[in-house]
Amino acid sequence: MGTTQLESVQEPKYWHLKTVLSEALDSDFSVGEVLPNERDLAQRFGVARATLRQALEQLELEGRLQRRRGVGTTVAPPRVGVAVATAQHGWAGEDTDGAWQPVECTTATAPSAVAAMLDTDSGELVHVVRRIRVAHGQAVAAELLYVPSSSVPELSAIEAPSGPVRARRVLKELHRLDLDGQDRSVELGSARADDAKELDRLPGAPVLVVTTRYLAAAGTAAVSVATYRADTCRLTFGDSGALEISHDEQERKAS
Amino acid sequence: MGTTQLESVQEPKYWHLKTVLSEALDSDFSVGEVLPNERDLAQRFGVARATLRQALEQLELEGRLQRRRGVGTTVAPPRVGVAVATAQHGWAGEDTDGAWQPVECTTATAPSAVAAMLDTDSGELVHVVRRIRVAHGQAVAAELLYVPSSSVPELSAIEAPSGPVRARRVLKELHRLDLDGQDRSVELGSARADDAKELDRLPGAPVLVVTTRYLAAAGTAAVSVATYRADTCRLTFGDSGALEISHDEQERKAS
DNA sequence: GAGTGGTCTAGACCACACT
DNA sequence: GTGTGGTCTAGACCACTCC
Repeated sequence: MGTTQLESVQEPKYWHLKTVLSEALDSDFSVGEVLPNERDLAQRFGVARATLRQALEQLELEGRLQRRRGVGTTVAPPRVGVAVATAQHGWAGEDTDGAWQPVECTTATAPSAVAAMLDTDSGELVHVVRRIRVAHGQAVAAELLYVPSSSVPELSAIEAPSGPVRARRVLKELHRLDLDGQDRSVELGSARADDAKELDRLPGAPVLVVTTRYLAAAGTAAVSVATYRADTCRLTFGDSGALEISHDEQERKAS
Repeated sequence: MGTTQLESVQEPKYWHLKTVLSEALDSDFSVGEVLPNERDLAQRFGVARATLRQALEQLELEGRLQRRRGVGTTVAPPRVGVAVATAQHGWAGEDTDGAWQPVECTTATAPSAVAAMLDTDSGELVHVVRRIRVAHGQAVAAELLYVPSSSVPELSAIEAPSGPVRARRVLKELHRLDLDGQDRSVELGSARADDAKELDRLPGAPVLVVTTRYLAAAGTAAVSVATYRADTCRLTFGDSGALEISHDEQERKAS
């Protein structure tokens, strides 16, 4: 005993726990409410804390819970729908709700994967603009925008030395370009230390990595790698408004 | 000793391990190669197996590794870029690489979140088409397509009884509609038991949930909820071809 | 300092895929 | 049967937040 599977079918304990907790969240808790701490919950359900944590991790991944070290576990609000621009240029500013805020601008070599998408030699220096996207008073995304010098010829190399001012300068120059379109991809990743800090998460937190290639007549004008908080964000693409789904659709019994 | 943090800075062991393993993967391993088992690896690095597993989980999440119970851990190939249709109707068939394969079709009530997007009353019966998307000989996505009867008036209620034949029939009817556009959203989720089975993953595996609302003159013609394997897929949107990024861009030293 | 979540250990057994 | 990854336990200490 002890580790024996009590359930009739062989369903992992943490999975069953997750289901029970999920239903409890729907019925007995409201957004922002604080849950009992992990040690109490584990004891209450008769499982080890590690097992309880496995269930909580899943629920956090699905955007149902929010956990903060030293504070506690709270019921998360429905995911924020953030529009990923399709037709508009990304840097025109003033998105419907969440706007991009330039943070800084440095000059560095692009990662090899980015250099491959730009038509630059790897090792070539490019402008790197750091931007943060804020929605509902919370940082939802951190971006690195790689701009080869050839895309912003008007910009003298030694101007404002690496700050928000210079970032805005680069964006302004970029805004002048005619764009032919954008290639975009979305994949799952884990937050690097720097991104995690900006997003108020721990390193390794799950993020949605949106890679955008801005195409101009001359070729690839710029490449953006934006990491969105996967726990709180729902990325929306679309011809019209936003979607209305709140979180994962209800469990559906196997047919 | 024992649990003491040996590293100069306080960086979690599993995080450091992940970095080390990641570099080893780049230099000493090739795609498809089998890693030593977890017990060996843990001992080799002088950590508990649970800690080693935390690092492996991260790498799997990032699409670097593939783990299969009873088999072992192998080096994963670069993520597959799967195009999420933008302009075309999704059900016309024959996507560039991965095509949708109808599996079955039942009649059921849509989940409340889906019913809200359709203009149906919750509780109303709709056609539910199950499709699987295959790319490179591997199932990459499982979809449930919800079609209200009003969108396919020509279809008699009691026709082919719930099978691929009926699924194709519904899609064919659907194909006749003029679409005004699509709303689409992407978010992180965990695989339900049924989806996990189709995708050859364990329940709870991370998936990218793509929710699409197909808009017709009359309103919402159909809603699709597709779950893509987050470990192996990179969703691409775009006016032109696919992106070239292989996996997470290299670590960037804090500036 | 007290309380929280985050990390880590050293075991054990289970489910599954091979042979 | 043997070996793999998956689950689970019962502890411990650490890092952080708040009082």
